[in-house]
Parts: sequence; C-alpha cells; structure tokens
Amino acid sequence: MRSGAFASKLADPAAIEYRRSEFMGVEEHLRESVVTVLEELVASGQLPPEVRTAVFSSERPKVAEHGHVATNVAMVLARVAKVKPRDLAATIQPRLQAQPGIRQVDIAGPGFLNVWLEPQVFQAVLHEVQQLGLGYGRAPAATGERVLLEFVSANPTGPLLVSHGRGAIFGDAVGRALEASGHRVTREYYINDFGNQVRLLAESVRAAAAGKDPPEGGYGAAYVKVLAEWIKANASEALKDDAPEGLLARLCIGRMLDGIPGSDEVRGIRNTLGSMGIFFDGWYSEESLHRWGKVDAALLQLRERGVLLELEDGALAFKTSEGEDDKDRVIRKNDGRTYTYFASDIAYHGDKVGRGYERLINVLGADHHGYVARLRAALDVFGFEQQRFEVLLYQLVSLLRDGQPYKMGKRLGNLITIDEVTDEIDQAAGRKGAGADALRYYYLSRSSEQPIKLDIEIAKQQNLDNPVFYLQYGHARLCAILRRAKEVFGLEAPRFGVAHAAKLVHPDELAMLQQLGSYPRVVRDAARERAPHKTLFFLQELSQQFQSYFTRLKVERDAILPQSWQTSQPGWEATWDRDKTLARLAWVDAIRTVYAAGLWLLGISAPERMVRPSAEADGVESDDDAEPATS
RNA sequence: GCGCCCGUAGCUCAGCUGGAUAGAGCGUCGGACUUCGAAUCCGCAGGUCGCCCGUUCGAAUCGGGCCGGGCGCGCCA
Repeated sequence: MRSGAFASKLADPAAIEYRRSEFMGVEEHLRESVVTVLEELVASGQLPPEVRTAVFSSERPKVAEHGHVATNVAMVLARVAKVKPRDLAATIQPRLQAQPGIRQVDIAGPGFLNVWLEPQVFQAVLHEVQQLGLGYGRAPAATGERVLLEFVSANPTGPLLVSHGRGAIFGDAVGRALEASGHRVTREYYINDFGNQVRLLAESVRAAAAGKDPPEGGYGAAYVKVLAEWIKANASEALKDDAPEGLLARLCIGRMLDGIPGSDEVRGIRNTLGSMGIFFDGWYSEESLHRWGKVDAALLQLRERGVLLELEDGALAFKTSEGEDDKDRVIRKNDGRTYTYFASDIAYHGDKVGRGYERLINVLGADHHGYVARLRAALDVFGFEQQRFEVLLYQLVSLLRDGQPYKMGKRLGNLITIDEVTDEIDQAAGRKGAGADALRYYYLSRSSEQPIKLDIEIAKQQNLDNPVFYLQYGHARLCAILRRAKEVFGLEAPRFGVAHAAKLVHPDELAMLQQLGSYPRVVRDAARERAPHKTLFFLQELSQQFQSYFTRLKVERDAILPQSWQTSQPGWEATWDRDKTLARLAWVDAIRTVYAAGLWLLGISAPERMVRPSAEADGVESDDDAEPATS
C-alpha cells in the first residue's frame, strides 16, 4: 500500500501494470532500472529476497554535480543485506550503468548512486505531454472515490468576507485536485437558514425598514439597510405584523444568496463565489432538514442507539463523551422544543451518509476544531467508517490594516468583503478577474496549516508586483512565442518526432523536461495530501526555470525563433536550423500545456496576453512608498 | 488546565513518509536591454531551522520535555 515500496508493487501484478501505465517522469525511469537490477541480484543470490521490502528514493539532487537523478537505495538496503552501503553501491553500479537510458553512475558520499541519463529519457517526457495535452498529469476520470466535499457554508446572514475567502478557495482547490486524481467530487454548501441568527437578521431588517436601530445582537451593517429598502419596494407585505412567520427571513436569505441586482452591498453569495470560479453542485438548506422531518428522524435513530440523555432541566443531550469528545452535547434546549444547530448537523450528516458517498470531507476553519469530535460521534451512529470522514482544517486569516490588527464586527459596520477587495484589484490591474486571481494566489501560496495575516490596504493596493502576475506573465510569454512563430514564420509546434526531439539537448531544456515529467507526481501528491499549495510552488519553479533559460539563451547568442540580427543577413536561411526551432516550439508548447493545466488546478486564469500596466503612471499614490508589512 | 496548529534569512513563506553544502519571493546592494514580451534575468550579502534531551551511519524532518504565539474547550453557528 505504501507508495515507494517497490516490493509491494512487485508482489501484486496488477499494481505493476498500473504503475507502468502511470507516467511518472525521469525519476521513475531510474526507479524502474534499480528494481530491475535488484531483481537480478536477488535471482543470482547476491541479495536476500528481503530487499524487496525496502523503500528507496529516486529524485533530482539539489546540486547538478550529483547527477540528473540520485538514489539512496544502497544505503537503505545496507542493513537488510548486511553489507556496507558503499560496497552494496559498488555491486549495483555496473549493472545499473548497463541499463538502457543510463549513461553513467557514480558512487558518492555515504553511498548515494548519482546517475546521468541519456537525452532520450528526457525527450520522452515531451512525447507524453503532447499525447495527453491538458489531460497530462490527470488520472483517468471517475475512477476514484465518490466524495462529498462540503466547504464555505458561511452563514447567509451577511456577504462573504475576505476571511471566508480562504475556506472557499482552499476547498475549491482541494476539489479540483481530487478530481484531477480521478475522484468524483460533489461540492456542497450547507446553508444555515434556520435558528437564531436568521431570526436576528429578519428583525434587524424589520427595524431598519422602520428607521430604527437593530435589536440586541442584531445586524447593523450597510447591507441590512439595502435589504430593508428592497423588501419595502418589492415585498412590503412581509413587513406587516400579520405576515406569515418566517416569510421575511426567507426573503432576506434569498437575497443574501442570490443578490439584489445593481447592488454592491448585496451582490449575493452565489455571485461572489461564481466570480471567483467557485461553483457548487448542491446548496443544502438547514431549514429543509426540519421541514422534512429529517431532524426528528435522526434523533429517533440516536434514541434507538441509546445515546440520548435527558438532562434534569428538560434539555436533551447526545452522549458524545463516549467517543473522543470531552463532554456531552445538548441538541434540544431546556425549553423542551428548541433544537440547537448541532441537532441539524446530526441530521445533515445522516443525510450525507444516506446518499452513499464513499468519502465525506468537511473543510472548516481552525476555530471549529472543537466541533470535529461531535461530528465523528454523529457519523458513528449512522455507521459511517471514521477513516472515510475527513475534516480539513485551515488556519485562520487575521486581518491587519496598515500593520495594525483590524477587528471586524457585524455591528461595527467595517466588514471587508471579498467583492470589495477583488473589485479594487480588478480596477488597478485593468482586468476583470485579476482580483480573484490575486486572492486565490495569496491564499494558495501558503499551506492550509499556516495562519495568514492579511493586510487589507496591501491586499487592495499592492497588486502590480503581486507574484500571481509573475506566473501569468510566464504563461503569456510562452503564448507570445508561439504566436510570433505562427504569424511571422508560419511555424507551428510539430507533433512529436524522434528526430525533432533529438534537437533538444540544451541542459536547461533537458532539466525542464525533467521538471515537466514530475508534474503528474505533484498533482498526485497535492490531491493525496489535500495540499494544493504544492501545485502552486511547482508552477512557480517551472516559471522561474523558463524565464531563466530564456534570458540565458540571449546571453549565449541563441534564440528559439530567428532574430533580426540573423534575418537581416542575406541568405540567413541557409544556416538556420529549422528543425531545432521546431523542436523548441514543441517544447515551449509542452511547457505551456503543463502551465495551463496547473493554473487550472488552482483556479487561476492563464491569460494568453497581458496588458502591461503603465507602471508609475497610475501608481496608487505612491509617495508613502514601501513599508513592506506583508508579502 | 486540556486539545489542535504554528515557530526556518530583515519580512512573507516552502522544505517535514530522515539523506549530500537548508531553498524561494519580497527587501538591500551590484550587474545584464539591439525586448522571440525586461511584469525579466544574473550575482553579493543575509541562518544557533525557538531551546534541551533522545532515537541512528545520518535529524529542519521522528519521539519526549520546555519556551513563545494563534485558535478552540457555549443549551451561538
């Protein structure tokens, strides 16, 4: 089951087949070669069969002098083989060197095997990328688990705030990563449209419509007044004293979700998410759980399981303390009829189980950590295996303003919404969607386990030197080369041909092919570890490699496309290596393909052109410059 | 007090299923434009990987203990 253990794969023929069909790049070429050599040594009795249990590395060394790829196999096997690492390395070395595609093998340090490969091994990556196009790196679709991914689920009693953005973006990126590794993902937003907060919103709107202050604990931000105006104009009957119970609340929630046309304050949660490329398959209403009797039904199951406890004061509790939780949790208050949110959540998760998913994933902010044990207890009652339930906690976003802690409050009227931040960046960058890209990049450039400090002012204004534009620029630049090739020289990237590929011999070109070859592994790891930031760091590195190469070519008086200093010479075409240009175009196109695939996994757009902003011209009052508090 | 997360360059962060000389961006300083897109590239400087023990050929990485910070421990959601 452990990936990396060649033994388990050899033991299972099907696993071998799977592995062979799974392209894993240059490192995997060495891994296979090592396995072949070890099998030879086992067969000839020079190594005990136990070496098959070993887990060894095959990776690109940090320094170029250590080869294209290196493995620690001799060090790992030394103990079980009862030989010194360097002696074992010496046994493996000549046989490994004889394997196809391997040019040279050195023994180094405590027993590393440093390996240099033939160019064909790298060039094969180009073939693979061309074959699969944007599907490169992705597992076959719909071969994995059926997953229910619940995220955001923010209270619809207000617009989505920048802090909600992290959960939304992280959850969406996890969903994309899971899909890329073959899982079938259903995205769901649980709407808390029931209970006290909703009632408070309705009362606050009623008060605002009458020109009064909100009730104790109510909502006082600007959007409440906008809601009140809309209700007055479009559904004033809901404000009457004899209006049906809950009508006003339903109208308010409806507007918070779908927005009020033309209003910046109430743009609608669905629209906010949609503008960031985040779409849900389901919007599950808490209120409907009650309306359809699912809460009562769930509690009946709990009662039958004997996990309910009547408290002395009339309240009803779930004996969650029999599990991991540290105390029992009340599900019906001591008035004997009011359910807590936990009652709804029990029913909701019971419903999820009933829908037959193989895996349930909840994305929650770290402040909900204490809630996990409760959910596990509930899922236990419904017979759902704990291993198939995951809670992904992301650490919180703390807001700063000009370096000082910034407290948001629903009554303070100082809410910073996602829309507000993305709008400002859109405007500064002169492109709709730039803000969403920037926010996505910012949140995905940190591990979910890392707390984030977000400075509002910098988030809104510091945008032209935002690293997201570096990535996008890299992509646009690749597109520009391909565009120019076609428009000026009538050349298009050719299909893979061995003769063309053989023209790719520049060390940087081979190194980048190696990098492209590791992309499928990055996708797999990002999905398996629920760590989309790994994809982002991969792309960052890819971009750096290319831009560095591109400048280096210039220094070396070389170029992908013929330059004016060449074409201005009469008869220049006689000395032009046209096949090399074609090979490089194919190579550029492969990089662009992986680039676009990776950006898609992050939900960041991959523009083919970027309009360069006039740097200082509109420089957002740049006199109080720099003070790089954040990022 | 208990639980989870974090502590790596001046700042923001990667690296953590143990591997060779710990990386990137921003910032500082110095270089590279005849632009296949310079929103770029190259270089210099910058580190007790919070501290202490332990595990072993080898620890930023694993285990234990401390120190410091964030969050949680509601009949709120």
